[in-house]
Amino acid sequence: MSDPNPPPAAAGPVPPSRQARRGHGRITLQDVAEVAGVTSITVSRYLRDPAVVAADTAARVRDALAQTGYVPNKQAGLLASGRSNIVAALLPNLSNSIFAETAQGLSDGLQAAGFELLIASTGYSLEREEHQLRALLGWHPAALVVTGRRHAGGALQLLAAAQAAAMPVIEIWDHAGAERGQRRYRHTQIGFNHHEVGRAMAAHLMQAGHRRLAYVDSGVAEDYRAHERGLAFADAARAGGAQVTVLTAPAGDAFDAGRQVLGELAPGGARRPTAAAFANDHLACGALLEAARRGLPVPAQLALLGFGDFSISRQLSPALSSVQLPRYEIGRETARSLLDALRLGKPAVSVALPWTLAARASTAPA
Amino acid sequence: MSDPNPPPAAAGPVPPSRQARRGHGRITLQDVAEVAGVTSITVSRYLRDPAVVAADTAARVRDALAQTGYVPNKQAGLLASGRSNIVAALLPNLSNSIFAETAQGLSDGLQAAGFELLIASTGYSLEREEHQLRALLGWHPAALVVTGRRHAGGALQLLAAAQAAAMPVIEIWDHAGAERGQRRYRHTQIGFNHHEVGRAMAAHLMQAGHRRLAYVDSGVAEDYRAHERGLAFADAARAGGAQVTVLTAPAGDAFDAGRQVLGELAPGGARRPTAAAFANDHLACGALLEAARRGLPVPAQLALLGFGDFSISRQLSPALSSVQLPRYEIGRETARSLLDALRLGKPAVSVALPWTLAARASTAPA
DNA sequence: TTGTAAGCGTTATCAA
DNA sequence: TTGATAACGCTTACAA
Repeated sequence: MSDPNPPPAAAGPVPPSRQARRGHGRITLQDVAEVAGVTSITVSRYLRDPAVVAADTAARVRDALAQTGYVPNKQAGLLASGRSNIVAALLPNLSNSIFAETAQGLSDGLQAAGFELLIASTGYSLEREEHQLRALLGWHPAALVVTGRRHAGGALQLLAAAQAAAMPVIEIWDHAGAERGQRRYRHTQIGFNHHEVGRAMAAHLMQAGHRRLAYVDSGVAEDYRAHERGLAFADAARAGGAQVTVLTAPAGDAFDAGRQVLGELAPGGARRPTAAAFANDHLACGALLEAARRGLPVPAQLALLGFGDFSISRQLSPALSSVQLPRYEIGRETARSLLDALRLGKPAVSVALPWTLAARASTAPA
Repeated sequence: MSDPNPPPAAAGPVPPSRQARRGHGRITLQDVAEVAGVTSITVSRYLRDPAVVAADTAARVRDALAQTGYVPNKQAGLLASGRSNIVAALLPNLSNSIFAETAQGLSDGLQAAGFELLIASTGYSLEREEHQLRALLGWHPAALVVTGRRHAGGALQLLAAAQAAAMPVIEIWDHAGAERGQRRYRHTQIGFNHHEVGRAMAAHLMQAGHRRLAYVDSGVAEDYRAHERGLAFADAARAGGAQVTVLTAPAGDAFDAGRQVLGELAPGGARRPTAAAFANDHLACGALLEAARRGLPVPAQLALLGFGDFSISRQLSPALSSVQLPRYEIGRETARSLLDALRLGKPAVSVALPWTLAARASTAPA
């Protein structure tokens, strides 16, 4: 099966009359118009809605378009119309399937409506977020999507200004109540409450009978959502009469980090935790695999609970209990909300999306 | 896509004199200039290179910039300059860490040089690739990066036209020799040769003493690179006197697919393969886990070899042998090559990047 | 149904 | 060192 599609005679873009232009000799509306024997505005109209030009004109324009291989210049179009069909999104990263799925949801929803998605990643750094935000704003997007509710000072200003200029701004992957003081703006949030999740994780382990718990926090210092879950986990555990230790995973490969952390969880002694919750599934899987290697029975000696429900998690044995997140739905719902705001003028409203704790063998009660 | 309700134009942070403009009341160079008491071109110059304006002018402009919160309009800038600092890239997907790392490499290399990266994903579909390519070209990028050397007819035309217009085009993740016939354009390729990898995979298993081999191909019909590796694997195996079976993994979750496939590899019988190579590590891991579940000893009864060396692979036991790929380097090298082409005018040249077969326990000889 | 004129916000070019 | 003016390629507004 070699190249099934031999390129048809690409009769090199037809370069019409105009020669010495400042531009790069690309085919413009003007060029197409000359070929079709009309003016550029007619071609422009045909492109927007073929029905508004006369049938025979339309035919000529269609031919000219095909003949020239015209590609509209978005810079010019957006500049002239003053409105942009760009939605800019800032995510911590894309290599992680978590945010990649959210990006996919956004893309699916927006593309169908003719909007373009411009994505930048921050690597969890607030500083980079501010920098990227500034760069994205240069495209003059119609709306803004940022991750989480914590931003650098400069970013906050930019967001506030955007908001003030009637640009919809949505914070995703979080859904928190109002915070006291400091805030001079209030954005729409589409996500879930990390405190709730942290509490639910603790409750799940306590229901399975555990009274000595550990939370293994993310090694990414800026992942405040993981820290929040940890705080809520610890609070709920203590409120329920359990002991809690909070550890921080080392940086680097998350599986390796999880393995290392197991060393701190596993050593004998009466005060050793009997159950551990993790900031993400990779850490938990690392610990699970290391426990298997050491012959430490899970969940009998140590119950393990992840977060994120990555695809590997239910494949291991024992299968890892984890929190299933509306990864894709966050993106999809955000797109929906944005489209309502941009086209119908409905102000975007905050939405708490559902998550579930999938109880599997790694936390099964004795 | 009609837009009956354009977003209401609200006043930006510091709305200077000019009122009834067609635009959206955003701060422009003009506005900054008025505040600074100069003309817009001076501000523009300051932005390009602060050293070319007088020191006291520079100070006034700097203040005005800060005071107004000016954000340059990229549409206008790119349109006026005629040159774009955009590199457009088309990748099969981003949720897969494979291509996400390549994207990261591209981004790292380009951003440092002041270029913007515009990414679109094709979902392995040539049709979507063509569509996305058309959309990306609308931004009039300075260069184009596409994945692989197979493209739909229309896409080939677009690429040829781009090339003809002196736009650098690089095909990544592949590095094949010239193909017979049909091709009237030749793009730069930065990647590795999938035939070589396929042959090496077969050689590795044969060196470990196996004579009945299987290749488990990707369930993604459009992943021709996986198919190519399979063909080369089979050829090399037969040339080496081994038997080969080629299976195709079912669609859906790759771990599950790998588990399912094991059912076809495992049943007893004298002609059962003793070693299997997979189109990717997720499939191989699924098979590895399923073998463990069934008590089928790996590699004693069945050796398993993956492709891609995903982070989970070396964590399992036995650790999965796999092919380590220059994921990040492909992006980085492509960026380097593009920068040379765009700034120094050096034509981009094809590069075969090194890969290695990491031999681990899952293919250890008896 | 089609065309003319003006303008979007920036940069290139040339002049002062 | 700074400014005036004309592009860049398209769309809006209005006229025919």
